[in-house]
Amino acid sequence: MDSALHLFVEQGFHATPTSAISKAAGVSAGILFHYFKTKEELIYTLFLETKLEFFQVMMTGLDKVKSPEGKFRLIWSNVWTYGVDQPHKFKFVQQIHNSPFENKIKEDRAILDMTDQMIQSIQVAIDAGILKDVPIDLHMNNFYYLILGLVELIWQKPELRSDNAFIEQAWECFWDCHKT
Amino acid sequence: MDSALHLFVEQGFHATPTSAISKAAGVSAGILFHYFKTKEELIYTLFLETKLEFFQVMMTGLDKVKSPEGKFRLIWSNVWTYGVDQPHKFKFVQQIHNSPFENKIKEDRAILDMTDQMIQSIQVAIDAGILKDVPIDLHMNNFYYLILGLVELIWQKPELRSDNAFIEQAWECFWDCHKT
DNA sequence: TAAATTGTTGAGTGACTACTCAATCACATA
DNA sequence: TATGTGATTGAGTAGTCACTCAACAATTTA
Repeated sequence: MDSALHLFVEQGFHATPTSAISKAAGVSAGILFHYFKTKEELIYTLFLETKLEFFQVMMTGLDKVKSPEGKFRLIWSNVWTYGVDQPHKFKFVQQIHNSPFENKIKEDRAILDMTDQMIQSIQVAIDAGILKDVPIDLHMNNFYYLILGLVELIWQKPELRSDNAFIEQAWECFWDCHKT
Repeated sequence: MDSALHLFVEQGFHATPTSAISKAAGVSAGILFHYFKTKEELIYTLFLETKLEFFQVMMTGLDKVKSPEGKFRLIWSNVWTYGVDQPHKFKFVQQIHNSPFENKIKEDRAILDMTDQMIQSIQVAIDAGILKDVPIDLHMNNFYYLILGLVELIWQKPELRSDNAFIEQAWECFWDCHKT
């Protein structure tokens, strides 16, 4: 799975032959089809696992923070840290986004639950007058894409990762976008 | 080229056989290789054309606006409108972003000029105290990704396109993110 | 009009792909 | 030890792909 993830991110699924995956993993060509009926099933499984992990990391430690701003800051921080530290996994999730797989995935129970959780948190913060009273979808998209931009920037300039002044600036942009 | 664009966006480059492109275009299989040495050259050419058009649309009418906020509002508006009206072209540009092609493209003169223009506009606005004094890269990424999020949202809910109240809200989020 | 140039065709080619299957192997249980 | 069950192998198969090329058509130039 690890070999597959790396190859998929570097070359795309269709450009990655199953033979390359088995070779990189040091196993025979046939064994992939013992565990997965088709290549597509492998991709799908890998994506599901990765996206679940992503959501779990995103929510880590959330119950220990009380203030709404603190919660959003934690999620923001969880996500960009994950993106920076696990570039392959992060890119893979992003790669599937907007592909035919994305629609299948949305039907997965665990992921639907996580999304609901997110929507509710935002709604509470809007009702409390902390976040702008704009459609939740807009908040969600702004939320996700601003972090995506930050992650890509740190990929390009890794020294920014530990530049606290910069991280504060990035947070300020992010928060100004959402807050009332 | 039009057939290729549509197929690439719907299935990805590698999943799109050249035979499918020629079939969709109503021409013979061989003719593609009369105009392009390889499939890769076709993709590259298509990408260059599309990205150039994108940048041009982005800057349309800019000289007729004086205020910095007006300029940014116009660019913002140009880009999301283009994204909403030309989803295939927009997706295609996005699809190449983060792929091996992206690096080649950056060397193209016309595109470098456009990027410079953008950087300078932002710098001027920072110096004038209109935009936050944060790294230009951060502004650029926030700029691009916030619009990307907006475009995807309108793809999902086309009725938002002509919902002026919504557009104003989206602009407010965008502008709060950038302004001092 | 004749010749030269360029545009277009589509069957053909060799390389590569996802996937199969008969055979072997590793290990658990009795 | 004997037997059964799943794990693993890798050569093989049928199909697909990017790309070629000899032939023909259309257009330009002399």
